[in-house]
This record gives sequence, structure tokens and C-alpha cells, in this order.
Amino acid sequence: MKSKEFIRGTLKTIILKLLSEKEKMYGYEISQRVAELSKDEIQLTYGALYPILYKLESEKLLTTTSEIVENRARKYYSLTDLGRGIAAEKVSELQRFNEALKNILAPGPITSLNLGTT
Amino acid sequence: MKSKEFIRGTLKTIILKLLSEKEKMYGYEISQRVAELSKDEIQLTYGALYPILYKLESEKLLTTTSEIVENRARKYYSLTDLGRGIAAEKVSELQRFNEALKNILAPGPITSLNLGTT
DNA sequence: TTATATATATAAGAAAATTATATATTTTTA
DNA sequence: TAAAAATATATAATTTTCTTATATATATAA
Repeated sequence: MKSKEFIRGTLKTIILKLLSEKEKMYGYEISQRVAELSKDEIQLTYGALYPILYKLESEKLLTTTSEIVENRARKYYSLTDLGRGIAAEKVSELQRFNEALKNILAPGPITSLNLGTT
Repeated sequence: MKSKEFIRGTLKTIILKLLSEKEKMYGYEISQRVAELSKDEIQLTYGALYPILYKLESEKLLTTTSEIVENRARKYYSLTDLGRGIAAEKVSELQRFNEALKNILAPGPITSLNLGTT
């Protein structure tokens, strides 16, 4: 059973992170890359992906260039300088969050050892 | 800067996890425990917490008992057998998700090494 | 020729969380 | 002793975010 619920809140950061690793990517490519890196554990829907891309563009974090590749329209997204900064920020925040969450999920019933010091 | 956005989608599982470690907990206690375990990285709001608790109760994952402690009302929540099962399930799903997310966030530009095997 | 993969777009609706507000007691601080 | 902070729960209004569904169009594989 693959829960989709957990992706909530992380989508934007995931997209920014992937874009920070390539000069440009298009929507479909981003979704494939997420599936690849997560071994299909995380799959983002197009209904979520494209609206986020537009929003990031409207916020000046991304710019777009359109190309026709093999007779099909492709819209490439690139990070702006601003976007690059925000991306780095968001990624490190999400990493911290992830660590914290791991600490909550990992420990069994006995968590505070308190051996000696108080 | 502490982003709250990442908690979206994980709240329910966090609550179930904490309850799986104690016979009973009350809302305020849960919020304090999350802050403690996450070193204040994750702080859940009461506007989110209580409605989720009611929902989990209505779904028969939790039962409640009310007590008066030091003249103040306290409502304790406990996992039902059903709740215990769901908790274990959700926690392991979130751990898997978390690992996958880590893989997305961690790698730099060069991710597929392909040394030898294809 | 039918299905699948590639590629984008967007509307309607649901779900989930934030923010704000209300209430009440106890404990700490000024 | 008065005020502030901590403890404790409750809930309504709003906003954000995502899912689901739908539409369009081409290329490739079965």
C-alpha cells in the first residue's frame, strides 16, 4: 500500500531540488525523475505538478522556455537566481524536518535514557 | 526560519506513533512530546491537533477517558486494537517515504553512477 | 489499429492545516 | 497583588494544497 498523503507540503521543495541539479527540466521529466530517485515510492500527479510550476514561475523562482522536440511541445523550467537561493534554503529545512521526523518515528517506548546527567 | 509546511500529511501518523508508545496521552502532552522529540523543529498547532484527535476517535482508532487533574479537565486518548494496527502500518509507510525523500534531497547533480553493471 | 508512452493544461472538489478566538485554571514573575 | 505565562481544551472561518477528472495531441509499441 503506497500512501500518497505524505507528499503533502514537500512537493514544492522536491521540484526546486531537482531543478537545482539541472540547467533545465520539463514537467514530465520532473515527474519521471522523482519516480526514479524514489524507486516509485513517491509519484507526483500532473494535477499537482503543473499548477505548482506556474506558481513558482509567478513567484519569479522559475523561468520558462518552450521548445518543440520531436514534434511535441515541451516547456522547460529553470531556476532563477532567486529560485536557486530559495531552493537551497527549502532543501536544508526539509532535511532538518526529515531528521526530526525520523527521531519521532524511530524510538520505541523508552526514549529518554538519562544515564547520569540531568 | 522554521517551516511549518512540511508537517502537512504527517500529523496523523505522528500522533498515532506517540500514542503507540504510551497507554494514554492527552492533547497538550502530545504537542509537548513532539516538540521535545524534534528539538522544537516540529510544533503542531492545537487547531490541527484536536480536530485530528476527534477524527481518529470517530474512526475508532482511539478511545477517550476524561479526568480532572489539579482542578483542570484532561482528556486522555488511547489506541484501540484497530488503532494500534493502523499506527504500525502508517509509521512504516512514513519511514519508507522518508527514506525515499532523503534520496531525492541528498544527491548532487551526478546521481547515477553506473559503474560496470547496467 | 489499439494501447501505451510522451507532454501539457485546467477545473471541480475534497482534505488538511493555519489562524483566530474563546474559555478556564494554575503558576510564575514583576 | 497584579499581570503574564503556562496548562488545557474547543471550534469556526479561511486558506492552502492536493486529488480526481477531463481534455487535447503526437509518437511508438503491440
